[in-house]
Amino acid sequence: MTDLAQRRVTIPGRRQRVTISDLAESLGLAKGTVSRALNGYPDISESTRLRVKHAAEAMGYSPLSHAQAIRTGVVRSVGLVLQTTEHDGHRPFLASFLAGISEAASEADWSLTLATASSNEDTERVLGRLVGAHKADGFILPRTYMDDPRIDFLKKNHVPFVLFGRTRDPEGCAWYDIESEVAIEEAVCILYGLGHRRIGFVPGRDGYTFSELRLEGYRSGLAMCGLPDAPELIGQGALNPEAGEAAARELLTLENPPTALVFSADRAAFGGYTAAETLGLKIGRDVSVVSYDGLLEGGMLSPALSTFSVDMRQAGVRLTELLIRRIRGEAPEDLRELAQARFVARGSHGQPSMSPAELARRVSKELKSQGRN
Amino acid sequence: MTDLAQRRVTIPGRRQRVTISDLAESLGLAKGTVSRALNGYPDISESTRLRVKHAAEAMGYSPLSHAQAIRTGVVRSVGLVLQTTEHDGHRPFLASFLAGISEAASEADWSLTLATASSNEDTERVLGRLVGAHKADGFILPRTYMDDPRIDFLKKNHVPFVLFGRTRDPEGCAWYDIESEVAIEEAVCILYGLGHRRIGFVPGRDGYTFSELRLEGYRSGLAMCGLPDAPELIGQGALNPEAGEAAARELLTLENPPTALVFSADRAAFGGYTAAETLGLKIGRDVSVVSYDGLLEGGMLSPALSTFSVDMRQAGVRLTELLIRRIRGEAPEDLRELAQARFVARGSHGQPSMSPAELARRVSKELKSQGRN
DNA sequence: TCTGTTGCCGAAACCGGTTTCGGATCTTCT
DNA sequence: AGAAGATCCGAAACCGGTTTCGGCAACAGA
Repeated sequence: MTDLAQRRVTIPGRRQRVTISDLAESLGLAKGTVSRALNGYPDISESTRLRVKHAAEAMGYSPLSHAQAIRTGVVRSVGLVLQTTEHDGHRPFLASFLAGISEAASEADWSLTLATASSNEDTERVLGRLVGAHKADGFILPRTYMDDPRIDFLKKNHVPFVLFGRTRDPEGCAWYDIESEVAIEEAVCILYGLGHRRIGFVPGRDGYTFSELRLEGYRSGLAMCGLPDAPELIGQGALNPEAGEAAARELLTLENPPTALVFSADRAAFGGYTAAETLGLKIGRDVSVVSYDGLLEGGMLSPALSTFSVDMRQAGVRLTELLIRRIRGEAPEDLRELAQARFVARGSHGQPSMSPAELARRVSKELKSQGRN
Repeated sequence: MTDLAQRRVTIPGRRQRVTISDLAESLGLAKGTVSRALNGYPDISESTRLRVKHAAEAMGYSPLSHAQAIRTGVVRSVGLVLQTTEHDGHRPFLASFLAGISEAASEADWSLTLATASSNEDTERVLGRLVGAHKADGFILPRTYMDDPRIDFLKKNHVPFVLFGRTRDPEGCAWYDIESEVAIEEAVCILYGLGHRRIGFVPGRDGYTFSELRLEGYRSGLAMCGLPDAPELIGQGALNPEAGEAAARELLTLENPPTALVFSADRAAFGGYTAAETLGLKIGRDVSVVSYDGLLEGGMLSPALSTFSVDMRQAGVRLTELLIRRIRGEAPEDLRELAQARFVARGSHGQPSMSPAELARRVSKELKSQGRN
């Protein structure tokens, strides 16, 4: 007995489910005929089609999707592998994302097969398992990298997929993405419009496509406003509060510090609040902050975080629709869609209350007084 | 052509997947023999079993789970229907819950089929759809009610399930639950130990089993400490910040107000912070707060919320293990498990700084001064 | 009237597995 | 040596659907 033997399960109540043969028999038709009637084949007369349809409803018949799948090769399920590591920012809006996917899937009478993984390697393993057993007909790939091994794997195995994000080589890829670079650009312009002239930026983590795009957005924002490109104003990558705090502190203790900070991610911005506090600065007054993600928790901070909000439910819906179309054979080039984030102005940004020089003096005084204690 | 016709999908690349027949042919065996070898039947010699196993690995064979399901009746998938309504508190720890389920499912080579619904009625509809197409072999039912229609439905259809929670009639039910009533009881005792003598309680919403249990926990906590049962100290049910604020405000503006509040849910406690602020009270000093859920966001508040933390990953793992055993035929009575929440002492509770009478004076003075403005 | 079409359905193969049944070999015992 | 078991595997049925193929009947056209 190998371990496989133990995997087998006994059939429980074996309750009597209405099969297509039952239905056919009670109608006096061949089961093939019933199948074609239910699936809308043109060689079935309208009258029998209706007769079958009504009988099916009356008898409560619904086909087993896996029985259909054995012949059609389609299990009517979209796959999603989530990475649940700490620095993973999509946890907060996970519920609405899943709701969007599930909603769109239900609409087409599909379902969602979900799995989680703890690392990039694990993700590939899990993906391999799901593909191997054909648990899903295609996959939504969240948080894509510029060079993404998942894409290579799925391409090689001819498994349909759609990216939530973009990637370096668009060949064969369908996607839906939020143009966060546009949002970051807008953030810079908003701050410029309020009078800020030194605007710092805390990027995301290397590798993620969105990180590079947001950095581009920052640069193009500066260019649009006629501000010089000052490399020292670009902090270290951060996607969580700890890293965000470190990055913000580094920027705010520069000799010529920024009076406003733009964060790539809300969770990093949360750390920015801590950094400001420890430097004796009040966000929204002494230093402006604009961020990206639109997390609800940002509203609980004081002042509430100004941020670009993303409609994750809608993202889930669109991704699912695109994926199903992709599975049905449409070309990936025709399945690409971009959307915009929406600015939620709350209390963390405003006009600069001091010049960079004054800010620097404030900070160094505060640091000195802390040093004495 | 009915709408059903459009649902059919074309088979794409039709890539050549290794079937059990391929494997059998290349081994010179009958496919039935190969199947029995892989599934550990005792009538296969050890030598052929190994030969088959190695060949399967070499050729990269993995059975289609839906092809197996057609004969065995088991699709190797656990089902979960989440309700994503606003007042739904489990959104924040959803990721770890799902990770737990997925992890335990993978361990047994099962997968997770997830769906969402927007209301109780919708939940039943979605559940019906999944059961109808046999998308899962059994279900995890989160957030159970004392009288839960989902339970009736699944029982009637002989579909295995396991509760995350408890219910009025335990007949035929397997479950895993956190004894939150014990936690609430402990919360009362902790506050009593610090010197509080009037301790208010904000329950959850009617219907949920956990709400009633936590209320019981509150009462038994009072009894254990020898405190009288004062009905006016029990606020209105609240599971979100808005309702929590209203409930807390009502309690704190009593003639003889509590100096400490116990909340059934963190999200309600968040509203308690707002209520305290608007009444000019500082949580942790003027009024103590202890809550339940262990949300990470509570740590971002100032002072950080003292709360009972629940290991949702572990809950997911145990629920899945219990469900799979249930599906394999074990009796529900043998599949019941309770666990405890863990107290996370942070900054929102402490010794009372004033008597209820002084507190009442403070509050009424604050209200008057607000009235004048 | 005879021949094509066309419309409609039955019969059977098929999908990729699992499970039952029976039979051939190989031991073991008398 | 012959009979009785035990061991191991092949053949075929089966699960619940889908799809192909062919034939019958009705109808149209010549």
